[in-house]
Amino acid sequence: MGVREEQKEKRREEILTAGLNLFIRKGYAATKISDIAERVGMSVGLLFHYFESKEKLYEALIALGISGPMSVIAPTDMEPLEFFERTAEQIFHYIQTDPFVAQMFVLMSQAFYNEAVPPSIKELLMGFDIYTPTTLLIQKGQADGTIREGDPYALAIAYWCAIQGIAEQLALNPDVPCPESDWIVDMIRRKA
Amino acid sequence: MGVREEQKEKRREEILTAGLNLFIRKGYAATKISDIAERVGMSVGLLFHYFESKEKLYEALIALGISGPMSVIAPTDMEPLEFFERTAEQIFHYIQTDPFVAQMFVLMSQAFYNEAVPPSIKELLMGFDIYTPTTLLIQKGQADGTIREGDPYALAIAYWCAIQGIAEQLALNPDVPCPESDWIVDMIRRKA
DNA sequence: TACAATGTTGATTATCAATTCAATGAATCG
DNA sequence: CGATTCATTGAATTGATAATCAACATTGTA
Repeated sequence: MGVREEQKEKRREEILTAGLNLFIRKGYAATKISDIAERVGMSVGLLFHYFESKEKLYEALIALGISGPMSVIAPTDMEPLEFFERTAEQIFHYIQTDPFVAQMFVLMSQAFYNEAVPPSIKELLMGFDIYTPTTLLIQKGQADGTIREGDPYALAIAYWCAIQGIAEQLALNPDVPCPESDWIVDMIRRKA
Repeated sequence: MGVREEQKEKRREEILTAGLNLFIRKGYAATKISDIAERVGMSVGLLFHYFESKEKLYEALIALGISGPMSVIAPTDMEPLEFFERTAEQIFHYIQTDPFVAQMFVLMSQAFYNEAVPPSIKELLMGFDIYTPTTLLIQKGQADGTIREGDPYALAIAYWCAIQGIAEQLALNPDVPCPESDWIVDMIRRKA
């Protein structure tokens, strides 16, 4: 790969990083292409040389998120409670380690819930249902006595929403202390 | 109060309700005045007869939020753990009972964290620091043995972010089941 | 009833931001 | 060294939307 292609790739990444950061702080609609261009230090025209539209740039980020950070959520054959412990731990670890990943989490959940993101992005996110598999896992955990009683779906909501809320807070305020993943798990763990 | 003033007040409330609903789904920037007008069933021009600008409309909502729903958060002279139990319970109760209040919670936290909201709104929200008083309360609870060990600030983050994440989920999806407030408190409660 | 005040509309304007484009400069390749 | 291709810019275009406004309708009142 020549110097030129390297440069191009680097530039693309700079745009993505700047875009991610601005999108999560201001939202898709309020983020101006000129904001991103300025942050990267390039002209607006040039940015369109790298991404054909604001929407495509956003799409590229979401695609990155789907293939990368979100894949930690894939349920395995672990014991139910262990899955929740591991997942929370892993997510919190990433969030503290890698600001890009932290921000990516926020972007994904914003994109998921915000009705203003373009339909093409909604499509990408289709089939990103973490609740169905997790609810099943919770039921299993209740059966084997490791997870507390209660509506399994509601327990899943509590778990994921807590993680999401914390991820958002930390991504936007990197200087606040990170809660421990155990605390989260204690919401759903059966007491001895 | 004449029929006319009543009507006017009612109309104002309709606008506020529609605006709140759209703002939390799409964000401030992506919500068009024409969306709100259409939802209420009035012309755009008329909406400007009731609120002089989009920003003022948003301001009115935030002001409502500050004086109303958010006041449940005011710390009292309760025992620390009891405060957290009561508050979570109360918030969850409101969220399930009154969709307007639920949505208001979401609006407030969105406004708080989103950099795209106008500065005039940021000012309104200044001094809305729930973390400092809560962190103090947590320390007190740790001293009297009712709250678990760990960084008090991080515990406060966990508590509030979990509540905020859940509130957001429920406001946007009124049909999902509501977690129990006790589960949240279990994050910070000292185990027996 | 007729006047005054307020409600209501649709068209109009002004602004702002995404996108396009023609022109310029720099790197690469034969 | 040319010549070709890619990087880069700033200005022009276009589309969208907040806000204004003049005209018309309705209500309340003397």
